[in-house]
Amino acid sequence: MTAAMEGSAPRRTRIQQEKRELILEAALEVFSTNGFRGSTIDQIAEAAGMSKPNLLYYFRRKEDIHETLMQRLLDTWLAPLRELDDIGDPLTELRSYIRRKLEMARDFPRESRLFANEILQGAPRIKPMLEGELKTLVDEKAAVIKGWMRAGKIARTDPWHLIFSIWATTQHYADFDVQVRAVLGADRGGDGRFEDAARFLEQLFLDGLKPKG
Amino acid sequence: MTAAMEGSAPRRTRIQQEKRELILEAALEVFSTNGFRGSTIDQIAEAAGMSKPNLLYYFRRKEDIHETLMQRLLDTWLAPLRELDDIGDPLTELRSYIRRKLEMARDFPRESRLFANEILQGAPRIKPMLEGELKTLVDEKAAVIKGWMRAGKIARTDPWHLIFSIWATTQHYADFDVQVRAVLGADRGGDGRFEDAARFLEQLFLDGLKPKG
DNA sequence: CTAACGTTTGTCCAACCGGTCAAAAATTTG
DNA sequence: CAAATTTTTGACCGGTTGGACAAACGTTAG
Repeated sequence: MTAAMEGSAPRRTRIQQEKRELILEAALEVFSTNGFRGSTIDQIAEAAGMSKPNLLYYFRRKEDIHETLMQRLLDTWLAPLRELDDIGDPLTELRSYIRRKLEMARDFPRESRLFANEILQGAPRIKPMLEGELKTLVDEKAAVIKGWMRAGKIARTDPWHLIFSIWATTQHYADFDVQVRAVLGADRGGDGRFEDAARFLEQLFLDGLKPKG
Repeated sequence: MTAAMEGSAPRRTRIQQEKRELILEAALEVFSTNGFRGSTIDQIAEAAGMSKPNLLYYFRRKEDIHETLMQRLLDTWLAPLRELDDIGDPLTELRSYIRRKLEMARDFPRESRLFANEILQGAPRIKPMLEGELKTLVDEKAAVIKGWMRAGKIARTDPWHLIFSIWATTQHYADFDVQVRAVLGADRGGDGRFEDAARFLEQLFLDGLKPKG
């Protein structure tokens, strides 16, 4: 392996790129179900179809895999919030944000669980990013929402807690999937549960629970 | 130690009861922050102020501690839902359920995280209970809520997903506490965040986001 | 007092785990 | 082809972890 220049991405062969992808995919599976400390390099190596020393040739330390995974994750994970924009109708904008977040919980549950695992244990590896990048982004979007409130387009509430509640309700369907399935039972716990959730959440966020009248 | 009779609770000395409590308290602290596999018996023993072999005298296996903790947890954890009753005014009843759940997230965050950890990893040790006891309880309360809807006391929605959304939004403040604090920042992330959350959730669940008009 | 029982500890072990290393195998390059 | 380079593997290592065990210590009842 040729030495990489400081600060630039290391040059990699075709095989290195492919194998690294293979490892990251396997690691996502393993980390998201067992947590960082609960996962072993052997498990990841086996899931990736290679030997442990071979894996360690591509990632020198277990932490490096986790770190790489985390960095990639965060971009895609925050994309829906980044898209929340001031251009459209506020209620429509919020509704589609909720829908996108719910789709991510449906399509990328492992990513959601990986993230949840990290936060649950105190976010030891990404706390700086939460206080920096994430806070900045949320503050920015909270300002947008506040504008909507001042313009009378949506009801006045706390924009930060509004964002929290959207995160919580949507990610719940990925992170607590086992519980959701168990409670809904065999008949209602199937593929339709996400559409039911979408309908429910839309109604909740728009109208709340008070009866019409 | 005298042998316990089959099926009945083992007879225990005063010291055994006290030490077992001490261990469970320490284990709750350790398990909830490191997860099951991420926690060592040594850590728990040290937190409980005793040696590892001594701890193993009271609980023969690490799993036994976790299991005992889990069993106790579930009773207190589901208590608020059990209290949800048909007697009062529906909206008031739901509002106080949300408030109670939020208070539990504030006062028992470790219990919440322990539970979240277990579910996140596929609930390997409590799945039967989810499909049995928990499902029964939720189905029962969903029926109560459905009654309220039929009577026109609250808006018609899916009672199961309503319960999920209450769980998600309230437990979020315990499970994702680090993130909540990070995003709110030093000034708003203090003790007042639970009151802000309570106000926000009340408004969300009652009125939703549509502006009054 | 003393025998029986309950509690605590030091020592030890086998399994596991993250990571190293040198050498073999495969691939690329000239 | 042959040399250089990259990839793969088996063997190994030191540290940790869950748990066993017997001996020491403390307590209590007769």
